[in-house]
Amino acid sequence: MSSSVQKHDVFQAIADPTRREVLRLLAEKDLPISEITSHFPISRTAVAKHLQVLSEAELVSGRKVGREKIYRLHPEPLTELKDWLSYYEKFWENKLSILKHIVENPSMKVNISDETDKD
Amino acid sequence: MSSSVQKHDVFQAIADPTRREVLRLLAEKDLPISEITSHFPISRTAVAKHLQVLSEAELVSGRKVGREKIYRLHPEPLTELKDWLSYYEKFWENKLSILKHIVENPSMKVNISDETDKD
DNA sequence: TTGACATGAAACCAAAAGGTTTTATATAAT
DNA sequence: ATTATATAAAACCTTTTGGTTTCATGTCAA
Repeated sequence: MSSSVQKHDVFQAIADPTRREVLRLLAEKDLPISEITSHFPISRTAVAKHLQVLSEAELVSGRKVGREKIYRLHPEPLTELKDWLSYYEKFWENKLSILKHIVENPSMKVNISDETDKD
Repeated sequence: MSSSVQKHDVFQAIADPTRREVLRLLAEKDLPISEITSHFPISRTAVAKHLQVLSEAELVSGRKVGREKIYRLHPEPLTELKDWLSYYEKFWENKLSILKHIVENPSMKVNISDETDKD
Protein backbone atom coordinates (compact mmCIF):
# COMPACT_ATOMS: atom_id res chain seq x y z
CA MET A 1 0.00 0.00 0.00
CA SER A 2 1.35 3.36 -1.05
CA SER A 3 1.53 6.57 0.92
CA SER A 4 -2.06 7.58 0.24
CA VAL A 5 -3.64 7.25 3.65
CA GLN A 6 -3.45 10.99 4.19
CA LYS A 7 -5.08 11.26 7.56
CA HIS A 8 -4.65 15.01 7.42
CA ASP A 9 -5.30 17.13 4.38
CA VAL A 10 -3.86 20.50 3.52
CA PHE A 11 -6.95 22.40 4.69
CA GLN A 12 -6.68 20.91 8.14
CA ALA A 13 -2.92 21.28 8.21
CA ILE A 14 -2.97 25.04 7.73
CA ALA A 15 -5.90 25.59 10.07
CA ASP A 16 -3.59 25.85 13.08
CA PRO A 17 -1.65 29.11 13.52
CA THR A 18 1.36 27.35 14.99
CA ARG A 19 1.61 25.14 11.94
CA ARG A 20 1.35 28.13 9.65
CA GLU A 21 4.21 29.72 11.54
CA VAL A 22 6.24 26.52 11.17
CA LEU A 23 5.71 26.71 7.43
CA ARG A 24 6.95 30.29 7.45
CA LEU A 25 10.11 29.28 9.23
CA LEU A 26 10.76 26.42 6.86
CA ALA A 27 10.15 28.72 3.90
CA GLU A 28 13.38 30.46 4.78
CA LYS A 29 15.47 27.39 5.32
CA ASP A 30 15.50 23.76 6.36
CA LEU A 31 15.55 23.36 10.11
CA PRO A 32 15.89 20.63 12.74
CA ILE A 33 13.09 20.12 15.23
CA SER A 34 14.98 21.71 18.11
CA GLU A 35 15.59 24.86 16.09
CA ILE A 36 11.93 25.10 15.18
CA THR A 37 10.92 24.54 18.78
CA SER A 38 13.02 27.47 19.94
CA HIS A 39 10.60 29.80 18.14
CA PHE A 40 7.58 28.66 20.15
CA PRO A 41 6.47 28.64 23.77
CA ILE A 42 5.48 24.96 23.57
CA SER A 43 7.39 21.75 24.09
CA ARG A 44 9.53 20.01 21.51
CA THR A 45 7.12 17.08 21.58
CA ALA A 46 4.22 19.33 20.66
CA VAL A 47 6.18 20.81 17.79
CA ALA A 48 7.06 17.32 16.61
CA LYS A 49 3.37 16.50 16.49
CA HIS A 50 2.64 19.57 14.42
CA LEU A 51 5.41 18.50 12.06
CA GLN A 52 3.77 15.10 11.87
CA VAL A 53 0.50 16.66 10.77
CA LEU A 54 2.27 18.81 8.19
CA SER A 55 4.12 15.74 7.03
CA GLU A 56 0.91 13.77 6.56
CA ALA A 57 -0.39 16.60 4.42
CA GLU A 58 2.92 16.34 2.55
CA LEU A 59 3.67 19.98 3.21
CA VAL A 60 6.99 19.12 4.81
CA SER A 61 9.40 16.22 4.80
CA GLY A 62 12.02 15.25 7.33
CA ARG A 63 15.36 13.56 6.80
CA LYS A 64 17.60 12.30 9.52
CA VAL A 65 21.09 13.74 9.56
CA GLY A 66 23.17 12.43 12.37
CA ARG A 67 21.08 12.75 15.48
CA GLU A 68 19.01 15.58 14.04
CA LYS A 69 15.89 15.42 11.92
CA ILE A 70 15.93 18.18 9.37
CA TYR A 71 12.61 19.36 8.03
CA ARG A 72 12.03 20.94 4.65
CA LEU A 73 9.11 22.83 3.18
CA HIS A 74 7.22 21.09 0.43
CA PRO A 75 4.78 23.71 -0.87
CA GLU A 76 3.26 21.79 -3.79
CA PRO A 77 0.12 20.63 -1.94
CA LEU A 78 -0.82 24.27 -1.52
CA THR A 79 -1.88 24.22 -5.16
CA GLU A 80 -4.95 22.36 -4.00
CA LEU A 81 -5.82 25.34 -1.87
CA LYS A 82 -5.14 27.70 -4.72
CA ASP A 83 -7.39 25.70 -7.01
CA TRP A 84 -10.11 25.66 -4.40
CA LEU A 85 -9.80 29.41 -3.97
CA SER A 86 -9.90 30.13 -7.68
CA TYR A 87 -13.49 29.00 -7.74
CA TYR A 88 -14.44 31.87 -5.43
CA GLU A 89 -12.16 34.52 -6.83
CA LYS A 90 -14.65 35.62 -9.42
CA PHE A 91 -17.06 36.57 -6.66
CA TRP A 92 -14.96 39.04 -4.78
CA GLU A 93 -13.14 40.26 -7.84
CA ASN A 94 -16.51 41.15 -9.19
CA LYS A 95 -17.40 43.05 -6.06
CA LEU A 96 -14.05 44.80 -6.04
CA SER A 97 -14.47 45.94 -9.61
CA ILE A 98 -17.89 47.33 -8.77
CA LEU A 99 -16.34 49.20 -5.85
CA LYS A 100 -13.56 50.48 -8.06
CA HIS A 101 -16.13 51.80 -10.47
CA ILE A 102 -17.97 53.59 -7.72
CA VAL A 103 -14.82 55.15 -6.35
CA GLU A 104 -13.70 56.34 -9.74
CA ASN A 105 -17.06 58.00 -10.41
CA PRO A 106 -17.77 60.23 -7.41
CA SER A 107 -20.89 61.68 -8.93
CA MET A 108 -22.53 58.30 -9.25
CA LYS A 109 -25.73 57.54 -7.46
CA VAL A 110 -25.32 54.30 -5.68
CA ASN A 111 -28.20 52.07 -4.84
CA ILE A 112 -27.32 49.02 -2.84
CA SER A 113 -30.12 46.53 -2.56
CA ASP A 114 -30.22 43.41 -0.50
CA GLU A 115 -31.72 41.24 -3.20
CA THR A 116 -30.87 37.65 -3.76
CA ASP A 117 -30.93 37.37 -7.52
CA LYS A 118 -27.86 38.47 -9.36
CA ASP A 119 -28.69 37.62 -12.96
CA MET B 1 -17.32 48.33 17.22
CA SER B 2 -19.65 45.50 16.54
CA SER B 3 -18.89 42.12 15.05
CA SER B 4 -15.20 41.86 15.80
CA VAL B 5 -14.97 38.98 18.25
CA GLN B 6 -14.23 36.50 15.51
CA LYS B 7 -13.92 33.33 17.50
CA HIS B 8 -13.32 31.42 14.29
CA ASP B 9 -11.03 32.56 11.53
CA VAL B 10 -11.24 31.74 7.87
CA PHE B 11 -8.51 29.08 8.06
CA GLN B 12 -10.44 27.15 10.65
CA ALA B 13 -13.73 27.71 8.91
CA ILE B 14 -12.65 26.08 5.68
CA ALA B 15 -10.84 23.23 7.38
CA ASP B 16 -13.99 21.15 7.56
CA PRO B 17 -15.17 19.45 4.34
CA THR B 18 -18.84 19.85 5.22
CA ARG B 19 -18.37 23.58 5.61
CA ARG B 20 -16.57 23.78 2.29
CA GLU B 21 -19.50 22.01 0.69
CA VAL B 22 -21.88 24.47 2.31
CA LEU B 23 -19.92 27.31 0.76
CA ARG B 24 -20.23 25.63 -2.63
CA LEU B 25 -23.95 25.41 -2.28
CA LEU B 26 -24.26 29.02 -1.25
CA ALA B 27 -22.06 30.07 -4.14
CA GLU B 28 -24.88 29.10 -6.46
CA LYS B 29 -27.65 30.76 -4.57
CA ASP B 30 -28.91 31.87 -1.18
CA LEU B 31 -30.50 29.04 0.75
CA PRO B 32 -32.44 28.45 3.96
CA ILE B 33 -31.03 26.08 6.57
CA SER B 34 -33.45 23.30 5.75
CA GLU B 35 -32.50 23.37 2.09
CA ILE B 36 -28.82 23.19 2.95
CA THR B 37 -29.45 20.36 5.36
CA SER B 38 -31.11 18.28 2.65
CA HIS B 39 -27.71 17.96 0.95
CA PHE B 40 -26.05 16.29 3.94
CA PRO B 41 -26.47 13.13 5.96
CA ILE B 42 -26.36 15.05 9.24
CA SER B 43 -28.98 16.76 11.34
CA ARG B 44 -30.34 20.24 10.79
CA THR B 45 -28.84 21.27 14.14
CA ALA B 46 -25.38 20.18 13.05
CA VAL B 47 -25.69 22.16 9.84
CA ALA B 48 -26.82 25.19 11.81
CA LYS B 49 -23.65 24.93 13.88
CA HIS B 50 -21.51 24.81 10.77
CA LEU B 51 -23.30 27.89 9.54
CA GLN B 52 -22.55 29.53 12.86
CA VAL B 53 -18.83 28.87 12.41
CA LEU B 54 -18.93 30.20 8.85
CA SER B 55 -20.83 33.20 10.10
CA GLU B 56 -18.24 33.95 12.78
CA ALA B 57 -15.60 33.88 10.07
CA GLU B 58 -17.87 36.26 8.16
CA LEU B 59 -17.98 33.93 5.20
CA VAL B 60 -21.77 33.81 5.28
CA SER B 61 -24.58 35.88 6.68
CA GLY B 62 -28.13 34.89 7.50
CA ARG B 63 -31.27 36.96 7.35
CA LYS B 64 -34.64 35.89 8.65
CA VAL B 65 -37.44 35.81 6.10
CA GLY B 66 -40.70 34.66 7.53
CA ARG B 67 -39.99 31.52 9.42
CA GLU B 68 -36.91 30.74 7.36
CA LYS B 69 -33.35 31.89 7.81
CA ILE B 70 -31.74 32.50 4.47
CA TYR B 71 -27.98 32.27 4.24
CA ARG B 72 -25.80 34.04 1.74
CA LEU B 73 -22.18 33.59 0.75
CA HIS B 74 -19.81 36.36 1.73
CA PRO B 75 -16.55 35.48 0.00
CA GLU B 76 -14.49 38.55 0.86
CA PRO B 77 -12.66 37.01 3.85
CA LEU B 78 -11.15 34.49 1.46
CA THR B 79 -8.80 37.24 0.35
CA GLU B 80 -6.94 36.62 3.59
CA LEU B 81 -6.32 33.09 2.41
CA LYS B 82 -5.27 34.29 -1.00
CA ASP B 83 -2.81 36.73 0.54
CA TRP B 84 -1.41 34.01 2.74
CA LEU B 85 -1.02 31.72 -0.24
CA SER B 86 0.68 34.34 -2.38
CA TYR B 87 3.67 34.18 -0.09
CA TYR B 88 4.23 30.55 -1.08
CA GLU B 89 3.36 30.81 -4.73
CA LYS B 90 6.86 31.76 -5.73
CA PHE B 91 8.09 28.45 -4.42
CA TRP B 92 6.03 26.16 -6.54
CA GLU B 93 6.08 28.52 -9.49
CA ASN B 94 9.80 28.21 -9.30
CA LYS B 95 9.51 24.44 -9.50
CA LEU B 96 7.23 24.79 -12.47
CA SER B 97 9.81 26.87 -14.25
CA ILE B 98 12.37 24.16 -13.61
CA LEU B 99 9.96 21.69 -15.16
CA LYS B 100 9.48 24.01 -18.11
CA HIS B 101 13.22 24.10 -18.57
CA ILE B 102 13.40 20.33 -18.62
CA VAL B 103 10.58 20.06 -21.14
CA GLU B 104 12.17 22.63 -23.40
CA ASN B 105 15.48 20.81 -23.39
CA PRO B 106 14.68 17.27 -24.54
CA SER B 107 18.31 16.19 -24.49
CA MET B 108 18.53 16.65 -20.74
CA LYS B 109 18.97 13.66 -18.54
CA VAL B 110 16.29 13.62 -15.92
CA ASN B 111 16.17 11.47 -12.87
CA ILE B 112 12.79 11.40 -11.22
CA SER B 113 12.39 9.55 -7.96
CA ASP B 114 9.07 7.92 -7.19
CA GLU B 115 8.98 8.43 -3.47
CA THR B 116 6.50 11.29 -3.39
CA ASP B 117 4.05 9.56 -5.67
CA LYS B 118 0.48 10.58 -5.13
CA ASP B 119 -2.75 9.27 -6.58
C1' DT C 1 -57.67 28.02 15.80
C1' DT C 2 -55.13 24.26 14.97
C1' DG C 3 -51.54 21.93 13.09
C1' DA C 4 -47.45 21.61 10.41
C1' DC C 5 -43.02 23.83 9.46
C1' DA C 6 -38.45 26.06 10.31
C1' DT C 7 -35.68 27.40 13.45
C1' DG C 8 -33.44 28.30 18.23
C1' DA C 9 -31.56 26.72 22.42
C1' DA C 10 -29.85 23.58 25.69
C1' DA C 11 -27.99 19.33 27.46
C1' DC C 12 -25.32 15.77 26.41
C1' DC C 13 -21.68 12.65 24.19
C1' DA C 14 -17.53 10.53 21.83
C1' DA C 15 -13.62 11.44 19.43
C1' DA C 16 -10.02 14.46 17.99
C1' DA C 17 -6.78 18.19 18.90
C1' DG C 18 -3.26 20.27 21.28
C1' DG C 19 -0.70 19.99 24.91
C1' DT C 20 2.21 17.78 28.84
C1' DT C 21 5.51 14.47 31.27
C1' DT C 22 8.18 10.37 31.42
C1' DT C 23 11.09 6.91 29.56
C1' DA C 24 14.04 5.04 26.02
C1' DT C 25 17.50 5.08 22.24
C1' DA C 26 20.87 6.64 19.01
C1' DT C 27 24.65 9.82 18.02
C1' DA C 28 28.21 13.38 19.19
C1' DA C 29 31.67 15.27 21.96
C1' DT C 30 35.07 15.05 25.65
C1' DA D 1 33.80 5.20 28.38
C1' DT D 2 30.92 8.72 29.84
C1' DT D 3 28.03 12.33 29.34
C1' DA D 4 25.27 15.59 26.80
C1' DT D 5 22.22 16.16 22.81
C1' DA D 6 18.34 15.18 19.59
C1' DT D 7 14.78 12.71 18.81
C1' DA D 8 11.11 8.90 19.39
C1' DA D 9 7.40 6.73 21.69
C1' DA D 10 3.92 6.22 24.99
C1' DA D 11 0.74 7.50 28.54
C1' DC D 12 -1.99 10.86 30.09
C1' DC D 13 -4.88 15.27 30.47
C1' DT D 14 -8.10 19.11 29.08
C1' DT D 15 -10.59 21.59 25.72
C1' DT D 16 -12.67 21.76 21.30
C1' DT D 17 -15.18 19.77 17.64
C1' DG D 18 -18.80 17.61 15.34
C1' DG D 19 -22.48 15.34 16.21
C1' DT D 20 -26.93 13.92 18.66
C1' DT D 21 -31.64 14.38 21.09
C1' DT D 22 -35.13 16.97 23.31
C1' DC D 23 -37.98 20.84 24.01
C1' DA D 24 -39.57 25.57 23.09
C1' DT D 25 -41.06 29.30 19.95
C1' DG D 26 -42.51 31.86 15.97
C1' DT D 27 -44.87 31.67 11.50
C1' DC D 28 -47.57 29.93 7.66
C1' DA D 29 -51.68 27.44 5.87
C1' DA D 30 -56.21 25.35 6.24
